Amino acid sequence: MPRYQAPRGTRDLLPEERARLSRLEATAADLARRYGYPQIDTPLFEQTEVFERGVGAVTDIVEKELFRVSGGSGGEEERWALRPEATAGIVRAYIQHGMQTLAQPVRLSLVGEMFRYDRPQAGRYRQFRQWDVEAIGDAGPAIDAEILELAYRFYSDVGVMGVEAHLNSIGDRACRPAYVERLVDYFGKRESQLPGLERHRLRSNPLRLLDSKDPAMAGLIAAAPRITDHLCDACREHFDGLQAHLSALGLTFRLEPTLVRGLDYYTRTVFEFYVEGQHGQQDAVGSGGRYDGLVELLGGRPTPAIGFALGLDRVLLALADAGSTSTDARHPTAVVVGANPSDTATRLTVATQLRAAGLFVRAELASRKLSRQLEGAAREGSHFAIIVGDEFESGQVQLKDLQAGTQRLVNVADLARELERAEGSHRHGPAAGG
RNA sequence: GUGGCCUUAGCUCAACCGGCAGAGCAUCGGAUUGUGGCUCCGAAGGUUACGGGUUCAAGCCCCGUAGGCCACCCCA
Repeated sequence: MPRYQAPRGTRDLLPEERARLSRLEATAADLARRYGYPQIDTPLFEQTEVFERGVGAVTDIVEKELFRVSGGSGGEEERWALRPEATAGIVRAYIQHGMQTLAQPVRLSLVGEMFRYDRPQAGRYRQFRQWDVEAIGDAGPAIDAEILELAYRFYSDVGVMGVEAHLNSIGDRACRPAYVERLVDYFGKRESQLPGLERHRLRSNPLRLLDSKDPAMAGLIAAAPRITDHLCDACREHFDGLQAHLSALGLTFRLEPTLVRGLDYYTRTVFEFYVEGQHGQQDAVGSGGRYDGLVELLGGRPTPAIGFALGLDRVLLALADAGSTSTDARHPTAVVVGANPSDTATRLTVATQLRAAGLFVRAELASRKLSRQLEGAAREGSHFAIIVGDEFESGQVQLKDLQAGTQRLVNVADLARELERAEGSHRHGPAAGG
């Protein structure tokens, strides 16, 4: 067993999986461009306070999942923390760079690593990757719909099947406190029926009682007062408007009155995307919501905003589960092999020239006999083999078509052009196996 | 952070009741001179995750640690 291995909760992305991730990132980048959400990057770590205030000090993410880092040799301990999510950092950047002076809303996106120190499981890592999209400075429900539609579009474009949005409104400062009071009153009167953990929640975070998975809670939750029955007029209007927009877009969603989020900053719109059929695995592949109070909380002017984060590692899992094992195996156009096993210099020289011409060419650098070199070239799916032999002295090589089994003498000076032509016609021909 | 299951070659897995640690695939080499994916032959690859304990004897039984997975917590 290896003495060193990747730290718990982290993993190496080997070429095949890295390629699958790159496809997701390319889709995200393309959508970000077409929807007008240019990409930005923020640091992987921030002052701890940014997350404590931004995400919420009493949330699980901050209380027990924050990766705290100390700089230098002592001192300044735990002043910073690795980002557990992207929104707080983006909002910090929005404020720091005076983006409130730009045309509102400011649309931004970010692809990158997030860190949470929790117990790993399939689809749950301590270092994971998210695509995050934010629209800061627009209060209307239309932008909520745009954001949701963008997320849906991503799942659809990359080929995740069976994604469903769970949607709710959790009110705002005007109506939520009164609702929470009502909820505490309801569960308080039935405290004797609550399991121990839930009894504790009644005091620490009563909203969370609603999404308890304890079977003993099901009946109580079903009969509990619903936030959507107690929204203020403004929140009601916003929520109705959002649903109208979604319907106009032809998007389906499931109203989930018990959906609350684990982050403090959400107001009004909250949603989570679930993919069906992730047996036992983490089936939440994305989530988001409106955070109208966050900019102000981090020191900016009162600014409405909404965004979502989408778990790329989980999308990868969902795609693997769906059986879409389209490996992105890339085969070289040609492999340069040699009749003289020890003459690696000539093979490397020929390959270098072809690469300079833009071709994907591998040189066989092992000093083994020609038949082994050809075997390797054929097995990795190369279209051509270029055989360097005695003819090289007169400026020629054998160009062997490994699929057709034919070969002919070609001047080295013409090689690049010949390969380009063949590759072009090959590309337009029947798809290569792989 | 709580509870449970698991860990044998690079990968997938064998190994009877505690009795010499194996196979397939992959890798490398060979099968008469410069021609390929197949076939045949061979080699290499192991402190049985790590550290203790019980025993004449431990991959197998016991304890601890690490890692993976599952269910919670919570979420991406």
